[in-house]
Amino acid sequence: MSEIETIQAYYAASLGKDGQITKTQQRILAAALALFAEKSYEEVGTREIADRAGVAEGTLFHNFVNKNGILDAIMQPIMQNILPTMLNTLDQAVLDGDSQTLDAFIVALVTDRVAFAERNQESLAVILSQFFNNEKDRAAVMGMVSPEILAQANVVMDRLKTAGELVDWPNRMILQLLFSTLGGYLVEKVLYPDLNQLDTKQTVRYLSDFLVNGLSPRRMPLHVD
Amino acid sequence: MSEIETIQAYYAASLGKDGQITKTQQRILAAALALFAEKSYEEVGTREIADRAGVAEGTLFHNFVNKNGILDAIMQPIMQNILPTMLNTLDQAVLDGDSQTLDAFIVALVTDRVAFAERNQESLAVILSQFFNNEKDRAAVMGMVSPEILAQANVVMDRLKTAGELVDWPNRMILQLLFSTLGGYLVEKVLYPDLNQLDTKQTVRYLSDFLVNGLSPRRMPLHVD
Amino acid sequence: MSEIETIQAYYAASLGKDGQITKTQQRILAAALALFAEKSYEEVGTREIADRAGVAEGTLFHNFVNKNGILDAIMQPIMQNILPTMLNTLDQAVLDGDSQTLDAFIVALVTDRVAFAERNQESLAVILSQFFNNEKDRAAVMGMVSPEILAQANVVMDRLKTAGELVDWPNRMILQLLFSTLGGYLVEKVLYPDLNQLDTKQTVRYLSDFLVNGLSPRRMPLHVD
Amino acid sequence: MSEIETIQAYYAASLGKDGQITKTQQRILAAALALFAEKSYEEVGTREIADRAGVAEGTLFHNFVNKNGILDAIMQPIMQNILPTMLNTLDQAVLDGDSQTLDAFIVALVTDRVAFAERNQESLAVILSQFFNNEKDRAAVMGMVSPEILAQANVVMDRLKTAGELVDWPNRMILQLLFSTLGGYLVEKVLYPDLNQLDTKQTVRYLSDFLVNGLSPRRMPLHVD
DNA sequence: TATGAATGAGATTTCATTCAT
DNA sequence: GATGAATGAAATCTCATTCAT
Repeated sequence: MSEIETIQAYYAASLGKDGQITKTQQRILAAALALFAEKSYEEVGTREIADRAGVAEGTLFHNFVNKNGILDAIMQPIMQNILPTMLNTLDQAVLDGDSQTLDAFIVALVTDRVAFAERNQESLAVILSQFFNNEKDRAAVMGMVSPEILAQANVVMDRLKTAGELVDWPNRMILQLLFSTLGGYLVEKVLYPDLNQLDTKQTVRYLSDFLVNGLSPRRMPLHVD
Repeated sequence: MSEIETIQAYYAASLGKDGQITKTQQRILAAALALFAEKSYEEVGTREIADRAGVAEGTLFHNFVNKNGILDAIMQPIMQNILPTMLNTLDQAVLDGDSQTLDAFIVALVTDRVAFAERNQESLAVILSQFFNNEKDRAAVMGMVSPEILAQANVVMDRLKTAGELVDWPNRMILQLLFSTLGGYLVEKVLYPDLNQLDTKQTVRYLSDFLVNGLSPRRMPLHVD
Repeated sequence: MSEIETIQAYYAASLGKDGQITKTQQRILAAALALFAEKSYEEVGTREIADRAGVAEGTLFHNFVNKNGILDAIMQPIMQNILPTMLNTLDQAVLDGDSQTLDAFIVALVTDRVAFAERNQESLAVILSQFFNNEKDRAAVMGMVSPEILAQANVVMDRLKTAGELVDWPNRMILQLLFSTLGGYLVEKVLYPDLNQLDTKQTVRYLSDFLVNGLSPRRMPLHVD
Repeated sequence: MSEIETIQAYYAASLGKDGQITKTQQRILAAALALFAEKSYEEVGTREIADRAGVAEGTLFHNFVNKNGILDAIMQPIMQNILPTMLNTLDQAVLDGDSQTLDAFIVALVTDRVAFAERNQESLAVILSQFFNNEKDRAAVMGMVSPEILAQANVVMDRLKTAGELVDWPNRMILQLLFSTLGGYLVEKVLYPDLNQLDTKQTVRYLSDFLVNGLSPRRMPLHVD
């Protein structure tokens, strides 16, 4: 699992010699993740985390610099995965395959991200919550979108446009629509996991279909006055 | 203005004799709104609100039951507007006009909601933040979607489907896609007001076009294996 | 009393409108001073201070930024008095009088500082303790010796040397000896107030006599091999 | 070496079989001494000591009963040396030599103590700091002045007075002036080792000269009204 | 009505010390 | 003997709320 590797890389300082997350750290992170997802970061106390993790309060601070350090340890690995992977997929789909079609690209993207969301519901709930709460975390999330990645994304979109596969709108708008559609799915998944009656395959089909049709070049533009 | 009426209804007890919001209350609400939008409810202290409003801390508690009461006074009016209006629009667009087309409906909806978002950026930022942070506020938002409104929405969508104007997907999925697209716009608008380079008219055009194309009935379905 | 004025000037921010230290602040400072003098800053808890002052713990932080802010409020006024006053005395004694003698100067200086120590035993105990404990407070004390004051002191000493009233040693050494003699008195006074059997007048006489004889120009130098 | 013997006596239990201080103990003491001199006992944590010493935190407690035990191990040897030696010197100077002069006595005393201070700067800084901070350590230091030693000192001073070599003041005052002058030197040496521009020989000369002149019998007393 | 000093429960964090390995 | 993860008591500080003026 790439996420676990990422955590290891990021928190090497506080990990055991062999580069493993310790049992205690796992228990703390698991307890905190569950609580942060249930309530919110601010509403969860360190005492509560320690209790749920079955360790002493001091142990939290032996293993993480801060209460905030625990939050970071939960968010960082996901944040370092979500966007890079997204754009990687995008890259692969277009460069590798013979079929340089919007179809292929979008299906690949949606499939991947939907699977990702399903695997990481709790962490994503925490990240979502922080994203909307805190200018700094928001900046951190946006900071993941490095200029290189953006440039890469632009290249891909420009190619698809040239190939007549993508509607000729500003790239930023296209990205926004892409994110919106995936994000909307994510939000429902994360906040109301129980409501979800459609299976994954079907969901991927709808989202992809919606995006492909929404972003294909137009035969005749809509008129708004 | 429905907002003012709502606040009045909610805080009738503490309003001036003439049933108006007092100057002091206005200053407190304005200060709190600005601060809650900048940071988050939890990160803003009552001291800070009082300072920004230019009143004493105690004055907050003469005018509102609670710190939470201030938040409520900010959220309530918007929450009682946003969804009802949305569905109203939907209703009007379809029932009133001769042109019972997806075009007409979506353009009307998008135009209205985009204008609404532009007028209420700060309040929406607060609501967004609370929505993702606080189970109860989330429930409150979702509670606005009363069964009747949902039923109404379903009627509209079914009609459009029958008229061959709307793709034949589950209504919940269609609603999700609608919300996603509008919500994505909202999020960008609200969190990154400075980034926005497209003017409103153009934005409405793109969003509408995207939705119409994405939700029109298919000639040939996309194949996913 | 110039000390009280100084406190007011320095802590104007946290004082009442009329520039007075409030009753509460007085009680907190008195309690803290007594405790810091008894034990040491580190060994005294905020709970303890609050209890002794008869206020709630939170009240401390309502009136002072910090636990350290309380310490500052105790130390600063003394620190802003002790050295300036010392050198002022020195200045007046030499410049004003006709008798520009070492006698006059030293008697004035010793008299003044001994009286000062007697009035401010507790505060001086706290400052002494901090001076030896903490690089920063030490720097703060030394920071009081502004270049101008030092220059002034040098002028005075040079004049006395020229007048054949002062031994021709490096000024720094002379200052050190002056401080040592006064400081030694201070330490005994502050740490063992009960031991003191000599009255103030007598003490001034001994210290002055010792200094005058020790710092008068030599007839025949001592030989050390 | 009397210091090592003292540590051995005090920590006999935790010493190696051969009664020697172990390498580990040396490293811990060295690290702690440096840190206590830099900051203060209270401000230095056991973690910090362990880090600087290059051992585990637990190791501290295998070698010393306490954090306080480390401090004791640093202070005890000096404390058992400083006063006894001082008074020993005093004794020798007067009893042994033919020249029972104040000169001889003071030069011997100053020379010895200045050399001592130069050798033990760091430890003395720690002791100074503790002396002013901690009632118990202060008592311990003063406890070193046993009645016998005091009696001995009084004998010496009385002899010098009888010989017309020492001013006829109360012995306690004379002792205080002696301590002040040496202490003032010590403080400067210990707190501002870098400021010191005079060499040791010169310093001894000044201090001795100052003391001899200050404490010689007067021809005509100073008049203070 | 408005004030702002006072409150005290509760939050996070530190740190000397223990103990299983 | 050495380790270092775990401990938990205690310390400092925050903050919504109350209440006398």
